[in-house]
Amino acid sequence: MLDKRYDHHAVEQGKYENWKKKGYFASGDKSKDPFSIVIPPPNVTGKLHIGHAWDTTIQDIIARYKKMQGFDVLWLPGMDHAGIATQAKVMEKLRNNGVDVTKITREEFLKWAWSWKDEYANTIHQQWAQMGLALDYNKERFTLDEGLNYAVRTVFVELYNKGLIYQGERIINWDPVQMTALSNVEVIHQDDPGFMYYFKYPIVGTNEYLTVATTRPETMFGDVCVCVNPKDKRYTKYHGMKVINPANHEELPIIPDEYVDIEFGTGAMKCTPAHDPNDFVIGKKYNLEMPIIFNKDATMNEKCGSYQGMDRFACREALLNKIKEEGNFVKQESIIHSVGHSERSHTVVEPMLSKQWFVKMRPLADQTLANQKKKDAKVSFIPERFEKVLIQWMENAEDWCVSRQLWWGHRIPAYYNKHTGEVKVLMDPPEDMENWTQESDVLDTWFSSALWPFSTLGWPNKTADLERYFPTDVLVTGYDIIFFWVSRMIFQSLEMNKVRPFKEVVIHGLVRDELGRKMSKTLGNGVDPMQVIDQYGADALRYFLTTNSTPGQDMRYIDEKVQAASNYLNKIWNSARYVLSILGDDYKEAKLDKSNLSALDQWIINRLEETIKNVTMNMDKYDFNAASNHLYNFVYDDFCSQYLEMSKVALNSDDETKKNITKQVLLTCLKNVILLIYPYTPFIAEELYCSLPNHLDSIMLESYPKYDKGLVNTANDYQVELLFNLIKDVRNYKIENKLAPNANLELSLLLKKEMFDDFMSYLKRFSFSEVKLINDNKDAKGESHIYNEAELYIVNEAGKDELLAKLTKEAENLRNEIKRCENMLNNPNFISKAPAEKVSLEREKLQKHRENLEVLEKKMQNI
RNA sequence: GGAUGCUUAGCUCAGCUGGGAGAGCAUCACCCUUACAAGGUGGGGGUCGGCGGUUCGAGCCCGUCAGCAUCCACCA
Repeated sequence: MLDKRYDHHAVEQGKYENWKKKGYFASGDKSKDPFSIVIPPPNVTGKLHIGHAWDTTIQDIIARYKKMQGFDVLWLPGMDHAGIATQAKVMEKLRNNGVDVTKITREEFLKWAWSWKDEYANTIHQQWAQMGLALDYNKERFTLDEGLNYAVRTVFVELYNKGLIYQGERIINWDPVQMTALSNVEVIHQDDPGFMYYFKYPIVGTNEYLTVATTRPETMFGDVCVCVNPKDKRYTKYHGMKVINPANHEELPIIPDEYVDIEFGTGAMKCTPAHDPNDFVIGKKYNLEMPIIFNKDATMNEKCGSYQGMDRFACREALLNKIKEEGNFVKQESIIHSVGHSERSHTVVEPMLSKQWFVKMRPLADQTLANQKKKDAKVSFIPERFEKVLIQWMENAEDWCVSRQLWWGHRIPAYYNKHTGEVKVLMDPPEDMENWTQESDVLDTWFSSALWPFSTLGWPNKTADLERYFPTDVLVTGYDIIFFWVSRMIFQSLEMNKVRPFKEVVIHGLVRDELGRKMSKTLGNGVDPMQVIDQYGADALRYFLTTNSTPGQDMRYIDEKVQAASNYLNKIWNSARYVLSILGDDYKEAKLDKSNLSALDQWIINRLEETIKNVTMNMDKYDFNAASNHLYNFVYDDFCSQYLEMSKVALNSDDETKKNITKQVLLTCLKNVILLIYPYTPFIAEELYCSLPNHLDSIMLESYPKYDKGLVNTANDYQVELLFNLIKDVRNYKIENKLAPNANLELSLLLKKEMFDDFMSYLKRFSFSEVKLINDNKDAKGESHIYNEAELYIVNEAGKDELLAKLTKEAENLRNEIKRCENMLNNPNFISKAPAEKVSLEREKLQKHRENLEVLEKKMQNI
């Protein structure tokens, strides 16, 4: 016997371990069609957050659903080494432990990093278990494991040999805290307050000067010229002359170039080729020097004279004062401008000329764009609109800086000859390694993540898994990661495998806090999924996460909604408790025979089948909100509120056959509800399932319900619906008249059509009243309720006036309805243009309304 | 500057190829009715952001304006 209140702690206890132990999560049944998903590998930097919970629950629902539909499901787990993020965390931990991190070697660091990884992988495993994720741990991978390293080297070498990877000196984004290069997508542009400074650049040999503006005065040490637009008449006379850089008093040529916007600022632009991407272009064009003026930590270097060693921002202040002293300061304006920050360290990123490794994007992006035009080969986005994000990015993709000055990552397989400086890119170190040194940089984490859908399956070896499960079927991830990951997986797979990495991408949004703010560490408004699980259960959390938003839309975490989910599960729990108590211990399940069903039984079966159809349809569209809503409505309205209550009449009768059929129907409904809710809430579903008669070892071995048209017959549904309406109106009457719910009333009923056998007994039971059947409404007393198939009269203790008022109101309503119908039907356009069925539907309505009004009016006259 | 999403009940959100607006929470009334009081039965509450258009008919399609949010690109 189940407990009265569903206890999620008890229910969730031990089930995951059991599933895992029995091997239910394992893939590999060759008799079935394969279906594969790779998990977006979480970073081993910390605990999983609520966004992970959302993302993985969606995948788990898909995996469990497909498994039940008879697929051999591979859901491949794994984690990401998360280069910069992890290295930062490990370094921080080392510093906190008093280790001098400037003294440790690469090897020592890596030892620490691996033990960090082990610790956090363990935490993540526990969290996955708490969430109930049906992951195939036999196939688990890590982005830094040996096999993946082999895949990474293979790709790097191949792209290099194809000319799609090159080493070059270009402006990159430099993170002076992590002391590494970053790719464009790792830079977050924020609107920050700042100043635009205007300085005099005195013109050599004159008393005149150019006014030049900058937001970063410290970069003036890297100025190599001042540019003006050749068409700018103000400055034509200065072409070919020189100015004095007020920072270091060096002479700079004035160079006319079209790039300069005459309208912007003063029309004179300082040019710092090593520290600005646009200036770099100009520097190349005119073959200018490109002095770098920062050290790796963004302190000023030896090119900055007395400012050497000073922090960039301190230098800015000091230099400003100096220039002011010297009289070359013009003014400063407060501005809000976009400043690049490192995604990880949040420090201001410095554009800097640097020798790095790049992936040449144009050919790869074009290939992707071309592939998206092929209907059967493209990656389909769900919702579709997110494809635009990919397309737009691919159209504008710039070369991808993939080298990172870190230790934690895949080391770039490039070797430099100690003597000649020759560069070789190789799968394995050269045989005469003593003459070579390996590139010390590692690859961007996303380089290895980009290979995840196939590297995890053994690529580049032609493994059985690769053969069977690749391309994968669906990828589930947030829209915030389309550039970082989705796009790169697509172009890498197209380049290396000539096929898409996955057929579909299901995109979801972000979980926000109750106020709609993004969750962040600084705000401290994050929600720990494990805490929610402890309070409400994993099932409630899972249900909440996957049923409260439209695909692709953000959602807010709202505690009450998790509670509501838990209440829903309790509802199902109690309906199961009831059904099981009815069935008794020795119940033998029998097959449902449509010909035996009462009108009521048939009605709920109709509703059930309809529900199965709708749920399945929406599950297939990955619209879990819509799918769950259909089930929810069935559970609450049809099953619990109606059928389950009604079943009590049949079960109290002496008719054993009738009782047995009712039991069968109850069990059928309950079992299907459990099976349909199962992908969302596997724990409670398993618990309830295992309490059913004739259950298998686990719900994980069951099949998903299939819509069976043969079970449907709606011919008599109107009878059941009439019954519900009658009961509802009687209840309503009692409430309006301040009567107790079980008050006994005098009811007279006139039936215009035949009703099913027990119709009257149901009506009596649920109206708690005697019901007199009448053949004629002539002598009927009391308040009337007119239906298409019946008339109900309730004797009213209230005065005639009140009754009359009520009836008048009712008649008024009917007249309005009639008017509405008439208006439509009198509209020749409606008659001629609307579909015929709509027209006849309106005609029928009108007819019925008129009849009902007639009855009502007669009734009013009689009062 | 470009792009996308959102605007529907007090709050948070659904709403299918256009055919009489729904849920949860909140609120009000009545009820511990033998599955469930974290419940039940009923009720109240919406000119679907504004304006215009298409249509017999618009929350839904088109145009336009406004507000909010996000992404991309950016000017020294």
